[in-house]
Amino acid sequence: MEQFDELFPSAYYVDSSSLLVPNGGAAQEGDQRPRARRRRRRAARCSGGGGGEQLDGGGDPKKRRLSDEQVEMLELSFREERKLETGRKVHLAAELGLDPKQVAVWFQNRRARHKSKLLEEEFAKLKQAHDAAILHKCHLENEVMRLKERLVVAEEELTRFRSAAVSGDGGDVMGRVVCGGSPTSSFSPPDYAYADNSVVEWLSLYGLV
DNA sequence: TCTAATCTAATCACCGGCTCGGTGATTAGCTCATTAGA
Repeated sequence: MEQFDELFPSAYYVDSSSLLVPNGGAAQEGDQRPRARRRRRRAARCSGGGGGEQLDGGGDPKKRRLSDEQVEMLELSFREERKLETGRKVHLAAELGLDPKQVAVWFQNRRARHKSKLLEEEFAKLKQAHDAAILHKCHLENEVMRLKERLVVAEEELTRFRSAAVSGDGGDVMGRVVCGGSPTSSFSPPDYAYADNSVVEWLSLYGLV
């Protein structure tokens, strides 16, 4: 068996196109299907002038679409129950004038495509949530930057106030502070005349005034 | 336990309507798919 695999390593056949399949599903390791057989089949169909029809039990190479009525009935049945028991399959097939195999295949495809659609919807929802989260993060970062800038301004002002208080010269800080105490008395808090109340809020927030 | 039926996932190939998507059909399954009935 191993020798056979070495001679016909179809299981290890890697086709670059396998990386481009829908949903990216076939790119997984160990999922390189033996496509050589399919290629042989296709080649036989193309070159055989009908010889290919003998493959797969002589199936009709022409595909016929199911009628709207048939599809509607199948859809109804699918909505009722996505799995198909034998009895239901036979009954449906007889009712629709189809081969039971066709009904089974229709259900298989319908399940696969339904799942694929659900996955797409789920992906869209997750992407939307992700985008919203990114936007929110940007807003938060902007807010943090703004707050940091205000903090720097507040700290600069505080430094100026402290140096003015230490010097005790009653000097005008930013031209808006009037020292109420006498030069010889102990320091008393200056009387502030802020244009921007937000600075006071920040100072009080940090217990500085 | 064996076996037939059935499943999923991937893919092919046709067809209608404008280059590609929808859909019916086929194939493999690998420490060899799972499941259900005899």
